[in-house]
Amino acid sequence: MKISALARGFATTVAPDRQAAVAAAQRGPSADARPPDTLSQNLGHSGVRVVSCALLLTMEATDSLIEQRKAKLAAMRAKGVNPFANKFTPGETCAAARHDYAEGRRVELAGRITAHRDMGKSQFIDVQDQSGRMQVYAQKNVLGDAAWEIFKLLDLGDFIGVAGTLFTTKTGEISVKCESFTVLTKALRPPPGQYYGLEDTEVRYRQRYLDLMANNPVKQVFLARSRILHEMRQFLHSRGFVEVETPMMQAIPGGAAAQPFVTFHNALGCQFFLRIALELYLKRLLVGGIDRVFEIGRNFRNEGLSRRHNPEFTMLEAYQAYGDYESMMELTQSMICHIAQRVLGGYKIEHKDAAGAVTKTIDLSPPWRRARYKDMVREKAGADWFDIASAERRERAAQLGAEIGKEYEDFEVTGAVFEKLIEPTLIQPTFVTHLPKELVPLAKLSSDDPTVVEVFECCINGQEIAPAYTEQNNPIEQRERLEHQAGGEQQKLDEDFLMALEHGMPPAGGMGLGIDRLCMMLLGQESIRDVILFPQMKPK
RNA sequence: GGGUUGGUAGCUCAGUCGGUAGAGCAGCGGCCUUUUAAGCCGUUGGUCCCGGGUUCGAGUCCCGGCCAACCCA
Repeated sequence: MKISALARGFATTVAPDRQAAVAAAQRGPSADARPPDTLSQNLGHSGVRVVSCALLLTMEATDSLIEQRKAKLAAMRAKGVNPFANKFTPGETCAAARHDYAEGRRVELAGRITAHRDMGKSQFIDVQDQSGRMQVYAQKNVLGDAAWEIFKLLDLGDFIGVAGTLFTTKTGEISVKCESFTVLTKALRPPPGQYYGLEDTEVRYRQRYLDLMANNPVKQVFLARSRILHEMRQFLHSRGFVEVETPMMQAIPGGAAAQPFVTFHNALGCQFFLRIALELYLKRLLVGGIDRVFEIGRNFRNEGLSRRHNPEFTMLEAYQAYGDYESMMELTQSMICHIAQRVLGGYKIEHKDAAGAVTKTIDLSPPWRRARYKDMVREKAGADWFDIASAERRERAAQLGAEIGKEYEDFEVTGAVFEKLIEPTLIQPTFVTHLPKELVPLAKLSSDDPTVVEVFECCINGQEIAPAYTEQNNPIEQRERLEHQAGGEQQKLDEDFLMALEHGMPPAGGMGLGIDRLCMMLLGQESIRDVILFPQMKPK
């Protein structure tokens, strides 16, 4: 089987018991079995051709690192090895092999070579797969001369498959004694250095694969992000929520106040906007009878970039018929606690600086603090804050250090004070409730105070992570609020959404959660770019 | 949009007063069959981000630009 596999250029296993196969390949495969463009080009039909390839290697190797690797690639082909094998199926992962250690147990592993220590007639290499690393010990007298020559053509960054037996070295490291190996991928470029890793932020973000390769903590962050999303879905499914997908291209971008991206559909001949929120389509589904519904998806906002803002970011929005903002508070707290417990194994999260010193500790132990918006503002800006004249309020806000725009209305002045002076201090989870109605045009008024709405903003880590409210389902009031918000720009009014409400939407609680910010909080990352695999960068 | 800092070998970084471009690791050659940031000997490798300017001479000084990080708006 091995011979025919070799001849077709499939997985090329090199081992002492298969030296005959290698030799056969060096002599050249039969004409009908030759691959169209690979082996046959480099395979000599005599030993002379092979020797000349080896000479090429030594003579031209100094050209550049890439040229050196290409020369090794050619040398492999000359020896009958396909440096890009089509298939190799590892029997287990490196971590599993380590976990189920038994002296002498045979294993088959595959991964990237991340380190090597050359001892002359033996070599230690580190092979890394997603699960972790395994040291492989290769010896010339075990592999045989032909395979050994090929083994020496391997570089850092190459992928190989390894078969051998587990043992423990003198220094106590679990390792694989290599009996045979398969070249899976020849890397033509050198990987970033192992010891220092990859530090250049620009390269890390633009070529994230190098970051993942060189910086294991970075990889762990993104693996954890995946688990966070998984647990979130599990939790919501367990509560009977249905996951849906709604349009990203929308004729009228609604559900939030933000600048949209514009795009154009050629066949329809009209302009579309990338969505800025999920809200209005999910509410249409409440009208349609999907009582518990959620979507996890990308939103796009045409705004500046910063440590906390990426133009595309991921939101969860969940809507629950017959719920209100109180039920969403319970849902939010339970869900985040569930995620923390399952992904992090506890409620306490330490954020550290570059030197490893703990900068803050977030404690998610329930129940979370609840506080009314106005009370928090009074506490910070004076008990009489809401009783004084507008001019005085502006003056006081400026004194406190809040930035006040000239056109700001009263509620916006208060909002600036909250955002600038209060929100950043809310490191521990806090539900801020009863916001002024002007701030949230899609929520229902509070039954005991008509100037506020039934709303909370869940703040953790000094950032608003999840707003939620008792959804407005009165189509007449909703129209008034949206018209006021649109400020006379008729084309911004989503008439189809209003018509849906006129068909009757059940009373419901709704919640939105910024997934990227949640990940920052849970994973101790201070920049949104460190929880987004490919953050937006200006094209070079 | 403004400010600060940075961009030098594949990676991490030095580079003095303006005077032939440096180190460690990686690579290449040699020795080495239980090493692990292996070791020892030798050695290759540069659009100093880009474009102008000053100067006999610019990685270094000046002007403009690009990209990034951080802070501010």
